[in-house]
Amino acid sequence: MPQVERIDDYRWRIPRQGGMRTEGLIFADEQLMRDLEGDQAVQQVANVAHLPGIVGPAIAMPDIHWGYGFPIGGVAAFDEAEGVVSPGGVGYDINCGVRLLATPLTLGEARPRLRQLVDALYATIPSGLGASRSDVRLARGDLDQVLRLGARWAVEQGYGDPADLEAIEGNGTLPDADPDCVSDRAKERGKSQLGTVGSGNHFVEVGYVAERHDERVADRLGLGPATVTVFIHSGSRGLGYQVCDDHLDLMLRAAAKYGIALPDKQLCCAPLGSPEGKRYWGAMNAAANYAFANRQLMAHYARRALGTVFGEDTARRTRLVYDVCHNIAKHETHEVSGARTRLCVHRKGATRAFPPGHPELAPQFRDIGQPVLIPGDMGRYSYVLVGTAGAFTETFGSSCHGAGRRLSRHKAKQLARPRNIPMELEAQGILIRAATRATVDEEMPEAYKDVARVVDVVDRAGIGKKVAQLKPVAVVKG
DNA sequence: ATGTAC
Repeated sequence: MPQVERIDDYRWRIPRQGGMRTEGLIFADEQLMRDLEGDQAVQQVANVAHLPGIVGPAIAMPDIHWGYGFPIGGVAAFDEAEGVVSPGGVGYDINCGVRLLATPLTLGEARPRLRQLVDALYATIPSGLGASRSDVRLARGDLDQVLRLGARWAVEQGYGDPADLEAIEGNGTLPDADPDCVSDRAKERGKSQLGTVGSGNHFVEVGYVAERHDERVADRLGLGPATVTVFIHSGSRGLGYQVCDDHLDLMLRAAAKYGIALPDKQLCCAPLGSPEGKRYWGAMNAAANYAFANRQLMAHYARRALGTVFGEDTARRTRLVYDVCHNIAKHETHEVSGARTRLCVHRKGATRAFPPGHPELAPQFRDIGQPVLIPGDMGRYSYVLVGTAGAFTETFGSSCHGAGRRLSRHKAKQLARPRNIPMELEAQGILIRAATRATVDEEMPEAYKDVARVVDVVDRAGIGKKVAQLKPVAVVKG
């Protein structure tokens, strides 16, 4: 366990020690930090600081927890000439992310038909592990187009509104995608899973605006008082998993080949300019586009379900608020020691949080900043924030991504076994539909930290600004 | 997260 020093109420430093090339910076309040004592995740932050070409500190958000190599809730930026790209710094679920829809309904209007809505969502959107096949039949060559075009492919096929694209990080298409870098096996796994939720912490959730912290920005985002929302959390499914797995071995060999010392083999990586690094880059972006298309299809299905229950007008007036990646690496321009510098920013369990005025934001977000979507657990609440200048200067334009686990899946299942979690949720006014009991038990609200505390750290440290709190009323889990 | 090991 490395040494940790308190900087202020919300910041902690891991000073350079051993082979660290830079220091670590953890955002947390005293209680969150206490919970981290003895946690492997703190060591993982220090490990990331060993990698060549790292610029600024190895950063951890208040929802940090143990992950493959890099911690989940981590941000690491690398110099384009000297730095590396690492699959462990992106995560197995490439472009895991969330998207939020705002319906024209208020909770009062939706309440009488919520049971119908959750049943319609469960019937319309395939969920669960493996066999969850979608009804999208990809013709020969279509998958490559999905990998190249992402959400734009889906919109061109009639899934959703062209206006949706402006409300997606990077407009839903990452340009460096190269389908030729994606293995046949990954493509095979991806063919039948487009438009499916998946399992674990992935979900489709109906909620409502319970609190508005910034009314002006909430209004601009279509989040009026009691507005009913649909929150979608999913990623690149088996395809992204396979892309990550395919490259771990290659990266381990590349690290040896280029003389990169690894404090942990799971940090395996390759120089950004190397053939190995470029190959992963093309594949990672392709998988990210698959995830964008996946969420675009699910949003289409969610609108279809809303249409079935509340009428076509409701479906048509349901707008995409925003869609963010929280497992991705990107080339971005940041200011380093007063100079504009191109960096490769890895965000693993961290959300981009660009400030007002950033040129990459679509016009409708220029003056308010980028929406930052933070799901909590299925029993309490989630948050919408916007990016800030503070995030841009201090965390390479990044914020947290969720509540963060406090119980292992195994521990949560043990705790849930004698109880009936769906019934407990229903008693709180939250309907749940899930493929298996195991998933619900693992995902019980107590398995997560209080996301309000996580978001408060982000807000008070100035690396994000609270806009609205959403409370769940119906959840579909895998 | 993940056809929880080809």
